[in-house]
Amino acid sequence: MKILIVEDNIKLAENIKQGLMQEGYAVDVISEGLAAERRILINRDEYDLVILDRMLPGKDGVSVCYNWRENEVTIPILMLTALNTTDDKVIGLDAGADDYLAKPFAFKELLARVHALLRRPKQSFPDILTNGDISINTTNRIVKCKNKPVSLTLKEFMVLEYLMRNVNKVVTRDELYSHAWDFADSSFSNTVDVHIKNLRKKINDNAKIIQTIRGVGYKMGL
Amino acid sequence: MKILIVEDNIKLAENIKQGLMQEGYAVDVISEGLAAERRILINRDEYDLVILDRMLPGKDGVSVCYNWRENEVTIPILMLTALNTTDDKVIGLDAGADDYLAKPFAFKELLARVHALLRRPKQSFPDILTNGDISINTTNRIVKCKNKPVSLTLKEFMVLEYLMRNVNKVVTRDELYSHAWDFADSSFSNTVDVHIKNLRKKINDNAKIIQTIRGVGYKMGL
DNA sequence: TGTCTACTTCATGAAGTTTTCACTTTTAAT
DNA sequence: ATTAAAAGTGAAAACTTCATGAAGTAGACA
Repeated sequence: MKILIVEDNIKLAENIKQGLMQEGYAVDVISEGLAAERRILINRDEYDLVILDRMLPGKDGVSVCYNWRENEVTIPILMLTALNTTDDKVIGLDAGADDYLAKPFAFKELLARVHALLRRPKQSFPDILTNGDISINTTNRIVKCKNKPVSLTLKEFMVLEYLMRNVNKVVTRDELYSHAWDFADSSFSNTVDVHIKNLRKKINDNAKIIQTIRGVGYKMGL
Repeated sequence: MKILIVEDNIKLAENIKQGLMQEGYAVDVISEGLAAERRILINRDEYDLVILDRMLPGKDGVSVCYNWRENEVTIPILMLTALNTTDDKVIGLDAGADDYLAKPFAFKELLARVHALLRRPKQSFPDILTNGDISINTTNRIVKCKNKPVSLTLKEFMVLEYLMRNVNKVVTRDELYSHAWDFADSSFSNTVDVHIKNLRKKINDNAKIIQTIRGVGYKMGL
């Protein structure tokens, strides 16, 4: 397990590095935002985790993080910051960080969070799911079809999202139903069918990206 | 996306539920630890995320969480608590929670963390069974024969799947019937035979990969 | 209060699937 | 070789499933 620390406070960086090395991790430190950005973009598989300070000379942590995620870098990111307001945390997490830790922190807590992040399956979901002509942003719920925005209702979005998270997998009506609706019983209702119909219309599904698997359910795929 | 809130403070639970529902999530609330534990163990795929209070009547959140992880429940867990000491967070994360949020918190932050956790991929194990020239993918239901896709109906697929899961084992008609048909009685019907016939035709079974075991049933094998 | 929107239900027809049935062929035992 | 039981076949009939338009309902919001 190899961890990259991006932190301009050299003393802090060294402390963290020492602690993590004692735990058996390999650790590199980079103190400059742009340099870190480039390093990860060039060599995407070198590190298993990035600990990223929010305040950095040159390019700040949030932009760096955002840029990585834009470029489909999926390495787990733990963001560090001196700021501890809620808005601030939200900005960090929305930029694509997987976790957030406010300074000052106990090393023990950093370690617990590092463990938790490394325990996750690699590759966090990109915020933006794409399939064929269609892309959906699960954060701001913008759906585009051939780069044109399409406005979907809530249920339509949920149905589409579930399909897109299960591309090429056949998904049953019950599955769709139980994921998008509350404690309920889908039997004797064709509401999923109706939403599928409306979805197909809204996304102009001539290419049949949403396929019907007769007797089973639906499948999304090229 | 469906979320389970396990929280005994009904008012708080309802508030969170409302907020999350406005964001388009389907939300259920359970206020008792043991009940939640059972629900998830019984139905592992229903929810995409659990928001778990640490303090619960009956069985506390940490034990519940620990027990789920012991039983290979992989759903992302966001733990809530009134305690905000570092040790406390560590206990939560080490019990297998993926994230930790101290009360009181801003809804916005909860939401950001929920987004971050849901961005993680589900592990799906594509299940491909192969025998001779034939392979079936039970995830996307694609069947190939000599690498050419073959389209099967529901019953045909279920019969073939059962045979392929029991390669080289003799399978009775009754077994096939009860696997592919609900509550039914196979006697006096040759519908299994007919499906076998159609299957053989569709997969071009010159090599006799589906053998008839006279007086008993069928067997699949090279 | 009415109006709007999202969602659900219902009725329908068309397309597809499954079952049945009468018949033929194969098999194994005598 | 004969025979009876078992298995295979093709086609028609019975049944399911799905897409769809339209009507109905519920809740938000002014």
